[in-house]
Amino acid sequence: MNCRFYLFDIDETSWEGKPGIRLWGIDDRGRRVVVVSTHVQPYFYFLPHADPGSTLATLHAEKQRFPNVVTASLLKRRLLGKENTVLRIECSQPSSVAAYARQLPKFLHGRSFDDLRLSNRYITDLKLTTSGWNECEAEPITIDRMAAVSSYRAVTPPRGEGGSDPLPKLRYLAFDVLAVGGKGSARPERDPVQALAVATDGGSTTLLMNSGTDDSGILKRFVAMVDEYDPDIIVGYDSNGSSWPYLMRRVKTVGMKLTLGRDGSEPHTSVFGHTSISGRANLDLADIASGIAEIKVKDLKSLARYFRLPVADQLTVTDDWIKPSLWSAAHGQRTLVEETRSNALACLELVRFCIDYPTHLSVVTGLPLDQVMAAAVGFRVDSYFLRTAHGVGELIPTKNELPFITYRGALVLEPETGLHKNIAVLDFASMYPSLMQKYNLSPETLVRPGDEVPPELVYEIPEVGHRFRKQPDGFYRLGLKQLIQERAHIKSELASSPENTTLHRVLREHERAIKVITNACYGYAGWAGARWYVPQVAESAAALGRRLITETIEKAKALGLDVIYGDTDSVFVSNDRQKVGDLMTWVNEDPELEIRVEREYVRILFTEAMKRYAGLRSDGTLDIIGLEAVRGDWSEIAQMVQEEVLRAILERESTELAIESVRQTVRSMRSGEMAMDGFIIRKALTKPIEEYKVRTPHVEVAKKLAKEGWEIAVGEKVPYVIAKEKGALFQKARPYTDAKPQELDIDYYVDNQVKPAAMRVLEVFGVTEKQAGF
DNA sequence: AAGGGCGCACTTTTGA
DNA sequence: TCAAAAGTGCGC
Repeated sequence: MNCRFYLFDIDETSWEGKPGIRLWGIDDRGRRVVVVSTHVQPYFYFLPHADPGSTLATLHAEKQRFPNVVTASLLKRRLLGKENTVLRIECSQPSSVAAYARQLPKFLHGRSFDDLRLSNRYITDLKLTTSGWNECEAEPITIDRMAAVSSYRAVTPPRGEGGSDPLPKLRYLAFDVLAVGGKGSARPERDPVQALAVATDGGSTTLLMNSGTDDSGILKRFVAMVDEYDPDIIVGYDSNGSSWPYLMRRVKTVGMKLTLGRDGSEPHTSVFGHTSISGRANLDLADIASGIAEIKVKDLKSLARYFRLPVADQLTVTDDWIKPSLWSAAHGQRTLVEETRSNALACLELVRFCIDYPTHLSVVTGLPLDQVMAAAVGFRVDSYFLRTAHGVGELIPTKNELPFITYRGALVLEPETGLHKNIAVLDFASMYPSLMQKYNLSPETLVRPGDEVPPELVYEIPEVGHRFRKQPDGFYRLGLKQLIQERAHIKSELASSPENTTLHRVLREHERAIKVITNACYGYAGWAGARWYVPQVAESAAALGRRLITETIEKAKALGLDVIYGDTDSVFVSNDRQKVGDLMTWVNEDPELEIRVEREYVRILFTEAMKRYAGLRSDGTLDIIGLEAVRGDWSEIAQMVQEEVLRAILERESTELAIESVRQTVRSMRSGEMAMDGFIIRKALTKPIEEYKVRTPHVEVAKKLAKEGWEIAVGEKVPYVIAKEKGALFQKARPYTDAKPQELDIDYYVDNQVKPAAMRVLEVFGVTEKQAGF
């Protein structure tokens, strides 16, 4: 029979003694299915230095060293475009692939390639559509303990349909866990789970409360609820970083099993540090928040607010180190438990808003849904190119960190300081990817030392002198072309689909996923961790970009436009319709490049600094770029003051109003009636505390908290306030929970937060601090 | 177990 | 008192 199913999870298995994979999904009749396929024997490639035939013979002779080799055969593959004969070595065990790929070069001269994990191997070789529809001929089978799932064995190799179909109706379960330590971070070996909130899209939210020290009851109830509701997707906030690790260690302590998988297995930690649950997709909304630059404080409330969910206003975020004292008071317990419940509910509402983007990113990159958001940008691109390279017969290098080199990047112009009126911003569309495509910048088209190629067959890159063959197409060019074509196709579909429909939203998220991958390709080429780390490609793209923007600026000037600023791929010019049109026509004559008017500003203000400006659009939107108001490491009062100053100047063209608003703020700060929140400063720990060479406020506060037993992870933001005390700034910093409003050092906030933020803008107009009377 | 690139502004600490 | 170094977070 034919089996067509929407895939959302993949894992490894064996069937009748053969290694294979399980494809978990939902079929077109809405039934949960698992399809077992054993069509690809685990394998890797070996490129011998010596004669392939005799290497094969040696391998056969050395058989006892590699007992798990099933067969070895010769075939042709490419290494950086050059055809080679390699050994395809098939193994009886998936785990032997990585092990043998590592060991073999010690016995035989040569290099191993394609040591992919089996699930990855299947996705690549069979071109499966991760998070999308696949089909195959299949026959029903019976698997123990999996009554809720229709099980099949694939008779023909499953294959993906591609495409960007909306998700079928899936079952979601959201959860949040509350655990409180007596002092310091809660420890699963000691502290029970106090509350576990579960929300399902049946509409119910269940609160499981622990009544004593034994939480095994609520943990069992949780397992039973998952089993009963049988969700396809489990969602939480920071679940990979906190809830799952806590639950996994906690159940060990109480001696039970967290059988949440559709096959009754327990969750386990997977490749990107995320938690994997068989037959379900585990999604951590914190991974989505971390990819959104506008969200400065990465928490559930900010994410909910970003998506304008009404529930956002009801959410509270209690920092961990306040929990123990709250927990010891009855009303505090209620607060924390309520917070846990609201969190679960908010996660459930949010996932409906967020799910399309991960889904499409999964389709585009070929990473399963639960991996794709946990994977860093570089690994997403890696996965994308892996398919492209495989398609042209390229050997896939094993990952090895190479020493990295730095290179010159983009061009930034000194801005024309001051207030300008009627300015257009012209922007190259995907400049680096376009240039990479145009000049065929790719790992295998790069002319390497020793290669001899006639000059007319190569592109020579200005300034840096690297050369790239014009033909054949490199796999970067092929990969980018596919992305760019697909994006154009989706854009045309978007234009003809009515707004505010599911289809429109789905297409928009698909387009966004493609754009993200496209734009990351340049950075990827220059990243030392990339499988295809080719800094010459990144360096060449940057050099071509500098030439292109320089020529564009010259042309703009020649046409009589005033160029007031530019950065990387943009030029800010006087908005003369005719001349701007001429400039665009000139650039767009090249079919491989596109420049367009990205923004028009009624008024725009530049300080003397690059990368810092603010502009007012005709629809009233105020764009603030780079200034303190959009930096997460400034107090909210400083940010608010700066924004008010900018509005007064850009909307009302009045420095007087601006000055008055600053005075007003300073007055109310001194009057002591402002809430604490506005004074909090947050900075991230970028490395372990011990590695800091300088005593800074946020590190000192982190040390203080660490001494009390709080684990503060690298990457976490440390919130603090500056209190009235003697000594250097770092000695005056405290956790904001340790200070009363009257203890704050208002002078510091006025002199080092509010004034600098305001003066940054005002000094452009020649206003001095003295004149303003701050 | 790890999280594309470079260019830039700015604050605070450090060490003379 | 001052310049250099350390540190963070931004723009594109």
